[in-house]
Amino acid sequence: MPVFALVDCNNFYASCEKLFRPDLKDTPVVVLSNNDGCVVARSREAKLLGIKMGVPVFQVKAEMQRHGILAFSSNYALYADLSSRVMRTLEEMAPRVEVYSIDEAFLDLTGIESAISLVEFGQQVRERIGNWIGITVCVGIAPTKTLAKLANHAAKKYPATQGVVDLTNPDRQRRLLALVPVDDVWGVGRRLSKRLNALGITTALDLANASPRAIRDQFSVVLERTVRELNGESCIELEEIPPIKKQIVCSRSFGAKVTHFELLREAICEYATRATEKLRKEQQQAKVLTLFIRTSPFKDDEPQYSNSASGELLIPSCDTRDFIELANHLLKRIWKDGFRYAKAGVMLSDFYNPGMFQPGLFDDVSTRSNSQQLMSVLDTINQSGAGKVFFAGQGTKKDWSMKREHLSPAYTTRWDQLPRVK
DNA sequence: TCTGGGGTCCTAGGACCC
DNA sequence: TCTGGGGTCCTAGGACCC
Repeated sequence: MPVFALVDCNNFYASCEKLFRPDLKDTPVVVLSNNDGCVVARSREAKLLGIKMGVPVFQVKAEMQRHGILAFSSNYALYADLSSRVMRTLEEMAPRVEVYSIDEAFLDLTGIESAISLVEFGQQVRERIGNWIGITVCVGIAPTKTLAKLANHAAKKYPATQGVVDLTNPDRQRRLLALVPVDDVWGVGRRLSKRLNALGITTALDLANASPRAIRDQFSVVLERTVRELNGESCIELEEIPPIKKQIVCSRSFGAKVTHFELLREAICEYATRATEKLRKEQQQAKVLTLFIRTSPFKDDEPQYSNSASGELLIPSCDTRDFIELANHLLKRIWKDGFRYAKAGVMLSDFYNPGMFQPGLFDDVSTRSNSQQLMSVLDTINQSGAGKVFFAGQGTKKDWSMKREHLSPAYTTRWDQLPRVK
């Protein structure tokens, strides 16, 4: 029988912010989305005060002031660095690790039970990550990923578990499932839970007891898998090596609404540049770029406009210049005067491994002669920390760039922002 | 004034082919 | 009056995840 563990960092972004601010130990803290728009993470204290996940900040500003809740802009340099430390530690402890998200990993613990009890192993993981990195994690252990998720859920919810729940025992599985609302099950979102509730399926146990065949007919094979997984039949494997990406997106809401073509053009040049950098990091080439621009859907008293356009290169590329050119061309096609634009984005798709593309017999496939060298020099300079090189089209003022008014220092990734001890 | 960003998978339906 | 069947590919939309 396979054994999976799900290790999940508690209140990850908020915990990262507190790590270098011991003075905030018991202070309620929230972390905001890009543009300081929504609450995307809450410390334990902030959760207890009833601040909801995902609320727009302006709706809870008064409440936050009243309770002395501190807000931070999101600081991905910090979170990504601490995340990689957590993941490296896990990789030292378990034979196979799947980094599932910035704050979660699945481990394959099959067979380790002969050497150490699963709960004891979970406690060791907790201790080591707590001691070495200063982040608290919870561990859920079960024969399927879906059950491991639920076990983790329970480990977080019930303090008596001391942060580790072993759900390998079927009786224990059933007892927990009966307590869990169906929408807390991995793979069941708002829409599905509504439809399931209408069928009288309200707990995870109800779903586990449903007929897989009937669920497949009425819903989909995805939910059928969930049913099986809840019954201890492992259908979702551990993915140690992340699959190759099929698309790369770079999109942002603007810090201030954009009304001039030239400013929007700068922004999409910047996004095309970022997206192409990611593409090179994946060692892929892309053929298609999709551009979208839109006004704010929350402003129902303002004229609305939203549009997108796709364009294709003759041959796949990872040269920033090709995609800036294409994005500019597409923007001219969909730009309309007289709107207050709130967001734009660039998406790359139709990927090829370098050298794998078969051009048509009569295609003009002449390429830029210095492409590879130029891009690699660009990437090297920009990643060295020594300075930045960029394309003129990205602009220098960046009036559209996002708002980050409560940003903490990049404590662990920049020499000039190291924490100081007085 | 102020409402995130980046992904994946599945399904239904239409276009097209023989 | 009567108008097939089977297959593939693509796209848009819907659902989910963090």
